[in-house]
Amino acid sequence: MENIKYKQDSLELATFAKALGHPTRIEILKHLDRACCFTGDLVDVFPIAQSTISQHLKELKNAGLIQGELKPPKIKYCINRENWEKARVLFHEFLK
Amino acid sequence: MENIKYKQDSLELATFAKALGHPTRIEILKHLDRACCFTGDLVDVFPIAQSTISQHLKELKNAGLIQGELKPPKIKYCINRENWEKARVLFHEFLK
DNA sequence: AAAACTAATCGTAATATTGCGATTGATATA
DNA sequence: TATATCAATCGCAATATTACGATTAGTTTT
Repeated sequence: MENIKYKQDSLELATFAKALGHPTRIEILKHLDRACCFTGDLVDVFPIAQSTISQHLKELKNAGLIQGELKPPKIKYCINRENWEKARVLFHEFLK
Repeated sequence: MENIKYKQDSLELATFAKALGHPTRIEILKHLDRACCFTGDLVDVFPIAQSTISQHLKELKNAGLIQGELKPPKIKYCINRENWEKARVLFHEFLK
């Protein structure tokens, strides 16, 4: 997958899509889209382990869809609006 | 993942997103969006094995994004417009 | 300084994905 | 009928994903 030359747009779209490719991450994003929240809030909402939530957050962060702001001793997660818009445009262009 | 109760929309969106989560599948879909084509056409375009192309087509078909029409001895693949529209609406609602 | 709290990371296991070459099955042509 | 063509499937290997409990790291509070 790394040795093939893909178009930049295809790569970015696939990266966003991959991050969206799990229902837990979709629902995490729906939560964050309504309001920023702490990891603990999500752990209370979903019936899965804290470490698993943390992994999903890490993937969403790596894809650029969310960002974490330190509010010691917690971390407040929010949608990364800049990349959210980027994703919106890419999906819109692709699916039109 | 199967024993958790997800919202139907989240599941459908994640299924579409997962299918879009690979750059080769994105580019296959871009091709098909321009015009239906045969497996062989795609094999000529991408520097990957025929069996691998076939697997990607299978995943796109399982996700409902494409469909195959028998034109012996070939198979003509096209975008499944009904589900494409479904995906368009789901992504649009989600990313708005 | 010690205890409590939050969230990331580690280690592990089970499963899924990605990719290949080889084979198979189905249809068309010689 | 034999052969050629096309595309799916098989078998395999390497890697990635998903999930968990346990541990760690960083802050805060006592």
